[in-house]
Amino acid sequence: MRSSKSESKRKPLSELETKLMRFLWAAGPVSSEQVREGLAREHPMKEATVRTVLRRLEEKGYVTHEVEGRTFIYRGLERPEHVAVQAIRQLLDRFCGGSMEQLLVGMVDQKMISPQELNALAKKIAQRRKKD
Amino acid sequence: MRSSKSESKRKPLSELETKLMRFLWAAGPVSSEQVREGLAREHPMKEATVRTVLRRLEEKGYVTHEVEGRTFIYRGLERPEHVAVQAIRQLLDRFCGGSMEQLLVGMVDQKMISPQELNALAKKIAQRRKKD
DNA sequence: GTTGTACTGTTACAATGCGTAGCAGTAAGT
DNA sequence: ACTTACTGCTACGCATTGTAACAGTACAAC
Repeated sequence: MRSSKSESKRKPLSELETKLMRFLWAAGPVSSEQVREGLAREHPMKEATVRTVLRRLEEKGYVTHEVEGRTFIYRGLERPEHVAVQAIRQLLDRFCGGSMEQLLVGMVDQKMISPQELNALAKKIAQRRKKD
Repeated sequence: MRSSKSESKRKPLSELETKLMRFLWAAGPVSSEQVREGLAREHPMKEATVRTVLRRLEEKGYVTHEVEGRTFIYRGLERPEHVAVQAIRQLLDRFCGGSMEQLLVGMVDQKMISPQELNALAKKIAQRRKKD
């Protein structure tokens, strides 16, 4: 049977949208003006531009906002790792026939991580989870 | 100096392009007509359309072709897992600050894989690699 | 050797996504 | 009432994607 992958169907983040998200995650709830200031060096934008991107991010379901006085305060909805993991799910289906092993082997093959490191991390995580 | 990650900078695969790649990987070297036939149910296309997509894939560096008589025989250049891993590299940088641990923890958190499975796979891979 | 056939090369075009932003409207403070 | 500070709506050029037609060319069959 086919697994229910409805929420993972969300539109992916564009380059710039990703930048904004990273800022939001790092800086916590902020106004659009604060976003603009925060990204000014890396990527100068007009206020209107920032707001457009934030709106699109909200439409895509990555952020939400609360109204504080007259100002919108934006906040990232999900933890960044979760966004990454959702994307990985797709990769897994599309390129590895759903086989996690194949994926991990690929990572090791391409020296993204050494077998030792992987093993150590896996152990650590298993350990950590045990006491939850 | 610019680091030598030229190949990882390659354009990503679109939806349809991914379908073609999967077929190429599964079916091995084939002509464009064979691709069309192979994907006919899933996604009917005119021959010309198939060839356009294949050409674009070749431009992007995902496939190559040899000439057999008058016919182009296309072949996927990389193993699918490698394409997946390249994409993961990006995710890692963009969303996990480059921390593999963060990523793996995320996967476990979202029940993409259980800590036990992860541990077992890691061990298996470490084992297998040892004798290389 | 002329003609049809089977391929490839070139070009196009509509829809969408993305980065960019202006302008209109409205509420709040003075 | 006027100015300010925000938001809501709209737009626009460029690139990508999915779609494909048309033109050219080499081989096959008469």
